[in-house]
Amino acid sequence: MVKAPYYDKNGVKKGAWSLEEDNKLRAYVQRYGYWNWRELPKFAGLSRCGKSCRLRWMNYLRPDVKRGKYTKEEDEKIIKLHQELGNKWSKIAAKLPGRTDNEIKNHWHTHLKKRAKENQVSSEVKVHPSDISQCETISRNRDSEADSVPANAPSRHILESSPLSPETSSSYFSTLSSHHQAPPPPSGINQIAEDGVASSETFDEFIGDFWTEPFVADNTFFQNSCPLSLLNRGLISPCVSYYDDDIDLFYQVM
DNA sequence: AAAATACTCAACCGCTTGGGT
DNA sequence: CACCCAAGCGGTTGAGTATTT
Repeated sequence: MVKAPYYDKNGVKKGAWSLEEDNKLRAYVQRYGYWNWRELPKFAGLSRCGKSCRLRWMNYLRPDVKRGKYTKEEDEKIIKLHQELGNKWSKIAAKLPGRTDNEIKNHWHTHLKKRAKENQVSSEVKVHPSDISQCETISRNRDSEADSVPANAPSRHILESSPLSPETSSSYFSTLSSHHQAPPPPSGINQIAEDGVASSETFDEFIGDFWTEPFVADNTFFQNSCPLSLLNRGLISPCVSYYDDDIDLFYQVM
């Protein structure tokens, strides 16, 4: 279904992701966060470009990504949002917890576009001219709602594009915290059991040697160069605290 | 049963945006 | 103000799978 893996002329791997790569990326991001996507693959032991890693994480590995069939409600919501927002897939995705922009975009083109067209045709037949002005009023109200976002609202990165957007973050953190009820697994990698991508068995197997075998080379690099020094200097602390201190802060705010 | 066609979706590519200097 | 760079976004591609002929 996906392009077969291959290496480009720069030695960067492209195409389908292997389970091992998924595990490496997942483990790294869950441990350290994504402090810099461009540099991340080096430290995570991946021969991918940062862009590819980011995409894989956002669309597939993120713990809060909901997979599987769309419900009727989701379909209708997407159609409605698409009427309002157009092809602003990331904005639409922000209103559908657990769904990614890429997934919604695909779903739209394969399922919903046709249906929306049919709906439009049938509604055009049904809609009485006097109804149009009402629709316009509603539409204007929606616009003004959108415009009424406070000037001091968080930046675009948080509002639109954060993997922990307001609607998804609560479930994400609650999932994390629910795991904290049980004896915490080592190194804060506690999301895998719920993740359909890798079975707990395969991950246990993987995690057993994660910090030793596959990473030996990378760990050496890791220890000798940037991350630890960055950590010591506090340069990448946001992502470390992301899973520890910031969760406490998050709960305090809640 | 085989070939053709349609469907699906992960991944890539190029452009835009926004922050930093 | 101009430039650079990382991140994000949306369009497109391509290959596996399902369905039809």
